[in-house]
Amino acid sequence: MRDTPPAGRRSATARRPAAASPGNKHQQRTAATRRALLQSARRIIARDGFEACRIEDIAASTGHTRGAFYAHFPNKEDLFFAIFEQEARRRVEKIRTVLESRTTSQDRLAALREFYVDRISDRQWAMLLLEFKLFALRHPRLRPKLAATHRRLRASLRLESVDQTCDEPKKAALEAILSGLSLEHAYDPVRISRQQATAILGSLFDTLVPGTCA
Amino acid sequence: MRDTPPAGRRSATARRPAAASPGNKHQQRTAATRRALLQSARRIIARDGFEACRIEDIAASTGHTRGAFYAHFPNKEDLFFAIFEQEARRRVEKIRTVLESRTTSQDRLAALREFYVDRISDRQWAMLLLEFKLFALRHPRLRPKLAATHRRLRASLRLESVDQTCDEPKKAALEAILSGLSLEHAYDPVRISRQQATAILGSLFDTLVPGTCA
Amino acid sequence: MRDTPPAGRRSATARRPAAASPGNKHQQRTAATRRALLQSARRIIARDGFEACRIEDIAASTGHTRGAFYAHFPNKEDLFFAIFEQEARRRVEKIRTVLESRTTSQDRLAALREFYVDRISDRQWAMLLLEFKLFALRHPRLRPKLAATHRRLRASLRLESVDQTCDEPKKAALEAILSGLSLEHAYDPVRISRQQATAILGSLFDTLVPGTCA
Amino acid sequence: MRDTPPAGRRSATARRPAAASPGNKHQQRTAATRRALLQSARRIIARDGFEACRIEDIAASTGHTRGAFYAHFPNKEDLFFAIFEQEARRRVEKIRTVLESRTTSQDRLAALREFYVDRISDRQWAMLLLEFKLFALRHPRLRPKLAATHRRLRASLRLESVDQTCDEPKKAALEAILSGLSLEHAYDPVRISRQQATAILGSLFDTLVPGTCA
DNA sequence: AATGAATGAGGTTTCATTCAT
DNA sequence: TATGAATGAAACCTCATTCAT
Repeated sequence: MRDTPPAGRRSATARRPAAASPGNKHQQRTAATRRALLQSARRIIARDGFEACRIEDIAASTGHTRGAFYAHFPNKEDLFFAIFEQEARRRVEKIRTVLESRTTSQDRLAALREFYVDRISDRQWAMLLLEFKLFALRHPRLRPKLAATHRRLRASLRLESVDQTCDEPKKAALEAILSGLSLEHAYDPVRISRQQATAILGSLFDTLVPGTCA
Repeated sequence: MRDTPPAGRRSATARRPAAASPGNKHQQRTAATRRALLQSARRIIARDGFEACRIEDIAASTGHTRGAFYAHFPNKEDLFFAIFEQEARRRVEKIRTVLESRTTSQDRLAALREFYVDRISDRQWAMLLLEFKLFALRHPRLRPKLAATHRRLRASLRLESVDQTCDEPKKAALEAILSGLSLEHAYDPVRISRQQATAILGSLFDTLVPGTCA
Repeated sequence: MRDTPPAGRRSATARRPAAASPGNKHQQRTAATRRALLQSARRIIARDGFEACRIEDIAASTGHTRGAFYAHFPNKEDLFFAIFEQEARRRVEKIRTVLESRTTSQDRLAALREFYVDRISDRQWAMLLLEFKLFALRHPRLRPKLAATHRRLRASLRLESVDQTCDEPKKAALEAILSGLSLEHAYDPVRISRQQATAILGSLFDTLVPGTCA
Repeated sequence: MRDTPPAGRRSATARRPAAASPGNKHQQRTAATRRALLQSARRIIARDGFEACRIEDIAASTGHTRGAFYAHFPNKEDLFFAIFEQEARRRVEKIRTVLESRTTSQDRLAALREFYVDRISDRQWAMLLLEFKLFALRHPRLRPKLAATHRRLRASLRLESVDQTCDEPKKAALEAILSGLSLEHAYDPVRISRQQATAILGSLFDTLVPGTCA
């Protein structure tokens, strides 16, 4: 495909900030539709890949038609980013919450390790991350936007417990390792089972993040 | 048109076993074209992804038209597999050759480590492998075919030097780590430079393959 | 792309049973478009042949584009069958209606004869029937489907007035003769004019269907 | 397809009048190739239809490649006409020979009847004739050429035995009936068996050609 | 907000034909 | 004479997107 030249941001109708306001019945249904679309999209993009997935499939799996999709998202690409933001943020929140409940640095590191290792079970997110990276890699036009988003996310997750002992490349490596193992396990679960992946993930975490177990 | 009798009646052209015979001018040109198409395909598939890449681009980048492509490959998918086989085999041969030139088990392990770590520089192959796995994952119909190919390749690379000390899941993990790091580095080379990736790759190799450094 | 799960996952659009409900404006336009496409298709398939005719021509002659065609028919072949069913049924209804208005067996036979002979003027249908048979002949895969349709149609036209005196092969022969004469007349109207064809058709009807004139 | 605008008669290489001269080895092989191509073409065109049949299939079924085809025929269309001429002529010769061996007018008529009825067994020729007529009908540009050929053929078969009693439209009708029955029998041999077709053919011959049986 | 008909660009594939050998 | 690689013009079909309702 290669970077489709602009094509013009279209008359996006819907961008309500998804206010926490429950609103009236109408607004509630609208929000529900949007939520359903996002959920279906996650599943189907993870399953088919972003390029190959069809908007019709996403809409249909929520019981709606294409029109509903375009009432909520200006185009396929924006949906992609919406998912990315939402899901990444969700995970950041979660780990932050978990960490805040721990008191000692040791505890926090243990929690972090557990959180990391458990991500092997979240295949959907692994596939989505893969798709995002591939997409970004192949659409240079979007690199800045994506990079900014990423920076923002990482900034919001400043973890003293780790940042003292684990530099950025190592964190990147941990992400990369997780991504690689997730795909490998998905591709050939006989060759590398979840247990095995989990074990390796743990041991590599320990290798790269000093002071974990010793 | 005719009802395609099951097993395909359009016996694809181009199935000479690529005989080592240099042959006449005709055969030489044929082989050259095929080689050129494969090379272009590798580059373009790695760049754009398999689904997104266009046969026209592959052909054009060799100075030919789509028709030339179809004179050599029955369809896009078969090209994909041809590339996979060829490239995987190429790498297996290489490592085998390297290993055979080493005498002690220690030497062989060192060679293996070097070979492994160096693969971080082969971005094209990393991207192709990623594409293959994603494609296989998403097209269950092809899983058996792909799995068989994979098995064959691995069987042809029975490495005593490693097999004694490194079990299958660990080898899978090493592959997965390499794949993940390659993508991560391609995606954000600032966050993780090649040197950093190389270093991490080495250290993880040592972690997973016992007896390497000690 | 996804491995098309056997039974076709692209659930074609357009399968409302063309409810008699005039419905809203949407439905009206839909029905009108579909009707227009069918009409154009009849004309163009009869003119160019099924294999040779282009969907673009059919769509364009209704003032639409290819896309509109595919919104109404999953593919070229299905259009073909839709036409077949519709037109065949139309003719069956007509003859049935005519026959029901006659009281004596003599009258009915006369009506049948007239109906038969008049079909020489319906060149379009003659050409379509020819195309159907050739297509069926050449695509064994569709034989069962077509045969079933045919049987259904014939069953729905059980004509006591004729069935008593005219066996199946003779009816087949009458069809065949009509088809042959239609083509011959279309091919060389000088050699055999419509009047001549009509006369011959009548006389052969009398020959094959006893008790017609005597 | 529709009348492809001229496109220019190409540098037709081969048009030797297929001289009766046995010639040398070379010439003999050439003639054999041509003969083989014509034979394959008859079979495959009758099977697949002219538009749908592939030159590659024709050539392949003689053990040659496309190139051989183009060494003998300037293009697909010319092959079609070559077949038509040759086959039509062949049949004219045959009936002429048969008729010349009969002495009484009665005998000749009987021979004619037999010849006619037997043609139901020659499905290939029936299908070819059908294809010719459809093609001519759909390519007005060729009508004159085809018509002339037809006239020439008919002139060469001036049959006093019949011409006295059977006018042109009736002869056309007989052809048409044969064509129609052939197709019908091919399409649904259960509905109308060969025996039945034969019987009907005979009886219609008798109806249309007076003085046959009486 | 949602429907779904329609558009139109673009993709894969087929095949008659050409041409260097 | 014959090969077969290559061309290039279609053909069918898909799908993101628009728009009247």
